[in-house]
Amino acid sequence: MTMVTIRPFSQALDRLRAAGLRPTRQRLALGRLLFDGCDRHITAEQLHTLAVASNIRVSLATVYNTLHQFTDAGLLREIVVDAGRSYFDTNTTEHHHFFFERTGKLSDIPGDTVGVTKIPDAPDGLRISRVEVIVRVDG
Amino acid sequence: MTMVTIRPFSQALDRLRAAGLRPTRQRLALGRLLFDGCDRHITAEQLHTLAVASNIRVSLATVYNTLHQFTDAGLLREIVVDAGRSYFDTNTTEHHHFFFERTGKLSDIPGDTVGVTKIPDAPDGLRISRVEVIVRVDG
DNA sequence: GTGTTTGCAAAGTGTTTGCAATTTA
DNA sequence: TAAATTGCAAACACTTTGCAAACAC
Repeated sequence: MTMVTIRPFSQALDRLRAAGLRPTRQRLALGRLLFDGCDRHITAEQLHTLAVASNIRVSLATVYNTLHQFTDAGLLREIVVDAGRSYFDTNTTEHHHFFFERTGKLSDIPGDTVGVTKIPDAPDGLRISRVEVIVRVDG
Repeated sequence: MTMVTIRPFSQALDRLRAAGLRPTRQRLALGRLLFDGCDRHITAEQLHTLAVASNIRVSLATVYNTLHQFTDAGLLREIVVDAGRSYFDTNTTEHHHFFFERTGKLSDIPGDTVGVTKIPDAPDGLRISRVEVIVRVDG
């Protein structure tokens, strides 16, 4: 199976409109960096650095705010693999991750490569919001 | 299957000796709190609070240091489920976790309840150090 | 005694927040 | 123009570190 992500809106502007977020200069620019078609795993600091390197004037605080707004809008998924550092994934479809402890990098494992069997019921009346599999790799 | 953990040393003192850690007052006291037979998932702050409540004089810095020394010695396992907070698990056998987002609590999923199939090979010459499954539960 | 461990306080890291200035619709 | 957004700097939460005093062997 090839990795084809259904991407109804190809442009950052349309994605922002669909999410009900005002297309400000900063959001558009960050959106163009993030939603260029590649699957990205990026931290706030990394995105800020990338933005500055791309001549986008944006503050780190705005990068944090924007990442969370995008996450709340379903455009990104937040991944926790490292205490004290949040990664944001542009691939919001169900899939799991390799985490390379040496380099601190994440990579997607295609959705059909890892299977989880016998997931237990959530206790009480609670609901399972997500099952995450992290395959930790080190040198 | 009942949960029986093989526990060759029942006392904190023996565990410290086996790990090559000097049995100082603080390590012994924290070890007694941690290795009482229950499977615990605890943060540094929580353990410090518990220690103080148990009339154990110990600083937060020492709790952090001790948790890491215990982890390095294989007496504990560190679990990352929450950006900016580390949990330590007294159950070092292979198993996975429920994470209750509402309360911030972790609980073990017995080892044979979750099965991961089709784990991909580690890229290059790298080695898989651990496969973690986190079942996130929310209200 | 000698090397290890501890506690404190300071520093560090990643993230969030308050608020005035700016921008968007 | 009214409401939303931004940038800055300060505040935050958690964790680590430097070093003198205390401790274990």
